[in-house]
Amino acid sequence: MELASKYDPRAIEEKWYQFWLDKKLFHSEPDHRVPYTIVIPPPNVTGVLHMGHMLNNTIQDVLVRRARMQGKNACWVPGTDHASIATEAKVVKALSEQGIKKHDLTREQFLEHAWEWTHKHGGIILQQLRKLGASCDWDRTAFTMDDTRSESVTKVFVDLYNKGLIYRGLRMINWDPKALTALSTEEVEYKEERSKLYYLKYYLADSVPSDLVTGEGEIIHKDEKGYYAVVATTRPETIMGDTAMCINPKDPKNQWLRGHRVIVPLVGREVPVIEDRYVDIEFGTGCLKVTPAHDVNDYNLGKTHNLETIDIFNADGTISEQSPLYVGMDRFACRKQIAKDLEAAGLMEKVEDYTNKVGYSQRNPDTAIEPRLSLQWFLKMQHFADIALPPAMEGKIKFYPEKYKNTYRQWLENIQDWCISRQLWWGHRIPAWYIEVNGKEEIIVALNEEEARKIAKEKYNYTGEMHQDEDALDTWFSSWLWPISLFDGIRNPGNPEINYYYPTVDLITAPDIIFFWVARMIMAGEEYMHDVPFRNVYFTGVVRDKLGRKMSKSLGNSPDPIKLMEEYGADGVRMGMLLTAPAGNDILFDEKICEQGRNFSNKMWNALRLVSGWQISSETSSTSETNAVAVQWMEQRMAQVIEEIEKDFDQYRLSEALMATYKLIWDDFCSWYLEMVKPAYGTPIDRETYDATISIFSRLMLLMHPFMPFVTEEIWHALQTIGKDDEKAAFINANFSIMNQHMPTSVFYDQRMLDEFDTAKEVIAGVRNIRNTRNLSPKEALEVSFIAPDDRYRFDRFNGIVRKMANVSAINEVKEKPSGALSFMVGTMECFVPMPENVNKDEELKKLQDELKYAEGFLASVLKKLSNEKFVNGAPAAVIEKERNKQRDAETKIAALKAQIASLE
RNA sequence: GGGAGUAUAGCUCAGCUGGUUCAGAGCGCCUGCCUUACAAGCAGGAGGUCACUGGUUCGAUUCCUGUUACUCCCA
Repeated sequence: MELASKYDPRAIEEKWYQFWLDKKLFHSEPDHRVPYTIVIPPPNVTGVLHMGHMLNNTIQDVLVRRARMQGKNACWVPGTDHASIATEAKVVKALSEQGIKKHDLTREQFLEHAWEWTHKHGGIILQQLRKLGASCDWDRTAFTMDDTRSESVTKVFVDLYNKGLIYRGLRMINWDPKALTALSTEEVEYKEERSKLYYLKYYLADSVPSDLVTGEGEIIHKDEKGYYAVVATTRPETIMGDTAMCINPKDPKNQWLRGHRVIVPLVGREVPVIEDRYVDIEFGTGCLKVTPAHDVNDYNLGKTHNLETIDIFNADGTISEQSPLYVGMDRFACRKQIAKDLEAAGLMEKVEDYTNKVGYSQRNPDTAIEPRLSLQWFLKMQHFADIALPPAMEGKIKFYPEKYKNTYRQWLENIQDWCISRQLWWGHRIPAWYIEVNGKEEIIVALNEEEARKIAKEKYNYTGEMHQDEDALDTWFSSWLWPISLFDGIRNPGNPEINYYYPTVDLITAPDIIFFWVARMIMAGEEYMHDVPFRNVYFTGVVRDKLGRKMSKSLGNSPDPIKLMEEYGADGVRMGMLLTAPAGNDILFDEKICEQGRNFSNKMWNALRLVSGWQISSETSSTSETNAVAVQWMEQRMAQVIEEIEKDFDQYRLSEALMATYKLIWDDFCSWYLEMVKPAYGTPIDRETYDATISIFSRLMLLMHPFMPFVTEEIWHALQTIGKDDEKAAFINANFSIMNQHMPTSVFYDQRMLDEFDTAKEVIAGVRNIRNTRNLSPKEALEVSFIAPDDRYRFDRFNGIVRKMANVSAINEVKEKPSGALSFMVGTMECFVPMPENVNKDEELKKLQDELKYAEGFLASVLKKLSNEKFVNGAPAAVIEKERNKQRDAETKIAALKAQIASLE
């Protein structure tokens, strides 16, 4: 079989993915095995794969594949999210390009368009996940708006309403004037902005007594037009909604305003001066304009002080008919205009530059949120916070990295009710119907209209008209049920699937949705399953570019993962991602890292080329001592590294586990082991070593498989059928896949042997180094001798390997330094090779003297410690013993170096 | 304003429970090699006052205090 010298992933990756699909190797059904479940964080149905998905899903695939190979029943459930607000925006935009306005359509017509859009663009991302090798159980693919999930959402809504946990109320909410919908507090992102602070004059409406006495600290404003108060505001356009001015009763500056009335500038409305401790005395002038319709805090003041509420904005952020001025103007245009007009009217005291935080819609990042008084549906969150906090605090759920435990707790301890209604059509429609009974509106919440009618009849003896609530639910109100609804655990509690797969084991997600999703899933899990939805939450970092900037469309700094995979292979990109991705840390992604992955695929590929080109000796049992030792050592080394890998996985240190596997294959297997056993050109290898090599190589592929599924499957298959061309087809037909082989586990290993090999390695390195620095040909065999002061640095059993790897003709133990030799030290062992003809003695001397100087310095520091009485009395015996050993070793070394220097001089 | 995190080689990061598994890895860089698997490679090498300050300790990159810088979350 001829193999190309370069590994080409393209055809190979496609071939194996199809193979896995054909053999249904990703599919899971409940059985007797231990379940290992992961539910995918459902990507937006109309989205495309970006680097964040790439990272996230690679990690999930690594964990799932590993679990599967550990003999667990691994089930990774894929699916997509309907992304209410984002998808509706896309559909509205597409329609408007055809000249169709949303509200020219009926709800049904609009939804037809939306479904059409979903079917057309939906699922692209799931196809893209296949490219990266995701071993999802595609038969289980779900959508947050399919029947099972939709019915689950409705059922939960009805249930929570009946439990009194969902209510409808008039509240100050966050309004997105572009999407024309309410948002939850979590969907508002605050951005710091440079703006202005406007100081406005509010003249007193009533007269001030002529005997007004100035109290201490009092600040009185007066001009030719009379007395006035100064109010600082960042939003002068909202004065049209002012219904009071407020001062702090403890503010000495403004005592004189008590009990008076002031005139809202330009508007001319007379409003009272109220007093409330809420007002910040230090901010501005200590006078606060109160606009109950357009600010949460003002709204609360309004409630306390019984103020009128004037809503001066339309839903789209233009000025409403309620306002006496500027009707129809956009809020920001209005701000500019009113500033001019105030100035012109002499009602502006001054304007200052000011930095403040402005809330923006997460989904429409260019749209400032407007606080708006509105009738919406809410979920009472205190109950859910109470049930969701303990599992995380008590460790029933573990967060990686752990710091997110704090973040989580902080959010739950300051929880606010969740506004779950959205003024959108794309989503789950709120299952509430309205009827009018005795001139009063009544709400009926039911699974469907038929049920609603039944309730109306029973409860109110009502059989007339009823209309359903127009609003849809927040998308997260369906996502929070995901780990349950995927197994139909809401509609059919206790069914065999939910019993088997729930709780899931690991959740892999980005930290920015810890509140939106993670916390709420825990709430739903506790409420409906009385158990956590997952045991571990692994938070990935944010993928940034190499300059540390977030990847974004507008910056154009995000590579297309599909293109990357075409260039480097999915395996290469997966490895690149994982290498740069320690848990929870942001990833500074540089395309170049994928090269390392590609190169590594090539490395393994070439190891296969080497092995598959070997001729096998027909003699039986012809293995050499050297090869036997090499095999033994490699087995020990594997066992040791597997132990490390297992520890890394236990702690979710995936990049460490990958790096350990990478080095095991590249350094230990390719650079050391294969070089040890590689037969001379044209000579065959013995059967035993050959078989051992195939076995080791195969197991290495198993270890690497979760990280790089394609190339390892290819090589593993090749290894099982090398030289058996006739068996190949049968082998493939027989469903044999690396995917369901058993992952090697750690076994006892011989540490002593590993240590001895490290010594041998140092001897080899020493010889190579001398060759390199003295320009000796690697082809010329050298003779090595050594003086061993004790047995710690013995490496006898590796003599053959040292000979082969360093091209050494003989290794002799001697009692005294041979004359005319160059030397190097391995620990306290002195090694010698014959001095070449024209060596530069001065250089040699300098090297030795440098080494001596370092050793003497080291000895001095050790002696200093040992002569410190406090150390000798205070430190544990083992530590002191170690220091004594250091002292002895250093002394031995110094003596040897001195002798070497003497012999050179 | 409140909270959390980070600071170790040119870059990206390990370093778990204080002491030769304590100064590490990968990439990059430098030197020499197209040595019959691999130049997407091989063999070597150089690079760090472990941010700064004080403390605890016989001993601090590691624990504690403070400072500075950056990042994130919440209001």
